[in-house]
Amino acid sequence: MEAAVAMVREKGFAATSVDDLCKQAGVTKGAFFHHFATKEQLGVEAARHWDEMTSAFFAAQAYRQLDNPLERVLGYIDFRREILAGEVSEFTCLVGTMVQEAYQSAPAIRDACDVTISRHAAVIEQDIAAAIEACGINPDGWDAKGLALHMQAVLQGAFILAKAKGGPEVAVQSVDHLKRYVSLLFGKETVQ
Amino acid sequence: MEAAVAMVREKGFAATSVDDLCKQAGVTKGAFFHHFATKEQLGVEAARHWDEMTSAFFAAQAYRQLDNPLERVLGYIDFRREILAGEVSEFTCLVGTMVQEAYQSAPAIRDACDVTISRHAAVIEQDIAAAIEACGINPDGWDAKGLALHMQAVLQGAFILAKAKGGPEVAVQSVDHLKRYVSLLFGKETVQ
DNA sequence: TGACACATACCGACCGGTTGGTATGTTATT
DNA sequence: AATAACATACCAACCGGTCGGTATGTGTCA
Repeated sequence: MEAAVAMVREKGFAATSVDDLCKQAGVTKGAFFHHFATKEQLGVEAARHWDEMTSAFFAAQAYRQLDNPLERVLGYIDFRREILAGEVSEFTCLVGTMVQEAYQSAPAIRDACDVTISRHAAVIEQDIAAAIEACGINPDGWDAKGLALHMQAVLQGAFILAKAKGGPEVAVQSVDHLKRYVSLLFGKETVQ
Repeated sequence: MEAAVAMVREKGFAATSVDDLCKQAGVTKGAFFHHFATKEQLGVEAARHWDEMTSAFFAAQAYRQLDNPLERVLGYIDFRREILAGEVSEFTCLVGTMVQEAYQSAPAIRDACDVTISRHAAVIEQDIAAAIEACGINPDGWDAKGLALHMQAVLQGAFILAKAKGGPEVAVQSVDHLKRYVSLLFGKETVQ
């Protein structure tokens, strides 16, 4: 499972062969097809594994303990900015990569990726909704769910630009813009 | 070339086989390898072709004729929102799709995708820079180039979410957020 | 004008290797 | 003994890429 996540993040789903994957994971092909009916099934379960991994990862971070919901939202953005470091394949998103290739040819994978993204966004949506209430603002033309998904869009897009430019710098810049936007929405004057 | 663009947007680069591509384009494999040294070379030239196509496409739009630079920027966002319709593979970006798969395994393709994105962003950067001057604002912690790239990130990310959710609605929402952000940056109170 | 040399465009059979997947074991656990 | 967990060997289809050959110019010189 971990080998699958690593290889797909590096080369994409189609370019990840079952043979290579087995070699990387130190198992045989027989063992692979004992646990996964098809390669597509692996993709589905990799997305689910990624969901569990990342859910636990983000839930364990310090910003989640903040009392102020807006600070949890901004803390999330800060944290996502912090982890934009090292090799591109180490900070980019598995499901964002997979869904690009599989959205039409493998509906099961697409669904699994959608679930992963939506579940992740739902956590932030809760904080945004609480922040809207706590700050007493009146969203005009947007809501908590839409903003949470927009935040995911910015991150996914930042990953693509980071891949195109070969480093995290451009992604960091984009996440800064995202933080500035959310701060403006909630009426905070100073951003940095 | 057009067949390549269509197939890669639908299935991704790795899943697009030379045989299928030739069948779709109505040419023989011999003809293909007469014009392209390798499949990777096709990817590079597809990115260049996409660059030329989209450059001409956006340059020909009405919003480009507006005198006010800020209105050109917002007009660009409006237009990008307008074209988010129909099948997902019809409004998503070729180079955003390709670079996800090729950024590590095919540096030549990555470079070509980077050039395409950067050239596209550079046009908007000009308008943003002019808008900063015209509006007399003083950017704090950001500049025209970074904002232009951020706008591309939002669009690319919106495409990923559209792929995950199987339709343009979520992308439209994200582009709305982008317009709201740019409007806020330039001190416009009313967004819609 | 016609013969020759050469270049470009193209064809499709073919190649070695790889692909996802299967069939048939063998071993460990309950 | 039964079942799950693996391993090994193998398959047909497909992969990117090559190859010898052909058709169609195009420029050159007697």
